[in-house]
Amino acid sequence: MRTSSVDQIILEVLAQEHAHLTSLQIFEVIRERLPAVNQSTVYRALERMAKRGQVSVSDMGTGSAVYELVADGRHHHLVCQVCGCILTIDHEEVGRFFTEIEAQNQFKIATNHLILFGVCGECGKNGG
Amino acid sequence: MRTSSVDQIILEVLAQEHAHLTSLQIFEVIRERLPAVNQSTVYRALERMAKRGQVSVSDMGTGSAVYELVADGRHHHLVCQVCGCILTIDHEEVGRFFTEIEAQNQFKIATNHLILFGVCGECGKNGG
DNA sequence: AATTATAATGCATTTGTTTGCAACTGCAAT
DNA sequence: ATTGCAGTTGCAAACAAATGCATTATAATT
Ligand SMILES: [Zn+2]
Ligand SMILES: [Zn+2]
Ligand SMILES: [Zn+2]
Ligand SMILES: [Zn+2]
Repeated sequence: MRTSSVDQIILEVLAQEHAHLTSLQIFEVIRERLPAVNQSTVYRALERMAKRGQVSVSDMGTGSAVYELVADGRHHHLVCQVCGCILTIDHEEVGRFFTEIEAQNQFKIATNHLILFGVCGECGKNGG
Repeated sequence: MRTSSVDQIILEVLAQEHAHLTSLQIFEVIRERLPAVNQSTVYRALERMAKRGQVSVSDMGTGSAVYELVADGRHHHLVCQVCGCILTIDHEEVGRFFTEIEAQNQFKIATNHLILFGVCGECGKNGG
């Protein structure tokens, strides 16, 4: 497999930042090392890496997709549509559900960073 | 609550077509009855209706979001990233998982049309 | 080393979606 | 009827993301 310098830098950035980063945020960091790099190159690199399962791509309701390294440990999130807070749930219970669905449908799930929207406990108390 | 003519037509269209429709497809149908309607009006109407829980909005990997009436019965999908086929799973088993997650996290899930990506049985056999 | 094949990139363009703002509409209180 | 208010709309512009095409870089083959 051919190694792209952009891919390599993205992996380093994501490994270092350890957060949900937008394509633009990643682009800005890469530019420091490769000033001539184009934004669509970053989009395409991220797309490649998502297809390989190296990074997750998710819409967390912020207007632009966020990317995160998968290697560190599979996890998922609950996003409150009222206050925007983000709860993290580990893969264990989700994995049981996925396995059940996979068995019942002869289907191998690739989704590696599930986002469920709703209302958190705090907001549920206040807003009814 | 104030009634918008566009909202009403969208409900009728979705109830009749009974499918995953893009904003553009909905727009084209509405134009037959309201020729001067603007596309952003349709986007805003769909956004309103999604917030009310009347319709679901989902990225099914086709390049544009698809909308569907929720009223008819809550369901979810598995989308094959190889052949594009769509399996439907009813809410029962998903609901059990949601309830578990809700209890463990004091969180009320609003997601009403879950999309899980992966590889279907047929493609799994062929492509390894 | 030279050749070929394949994958990655830059640039410009296009597509899909959201937003700011001013104008308009429907409803309720006066 | 008049006024006031909140929700809705059109329009243009901003924004996020994807794509077509020509060029360049890399790896494999000769
Ligand atoms: Zn995460
Ligand atoms: Zn909240
Ligand atoms: Zn559906
Ligand atoms: Zn398939």
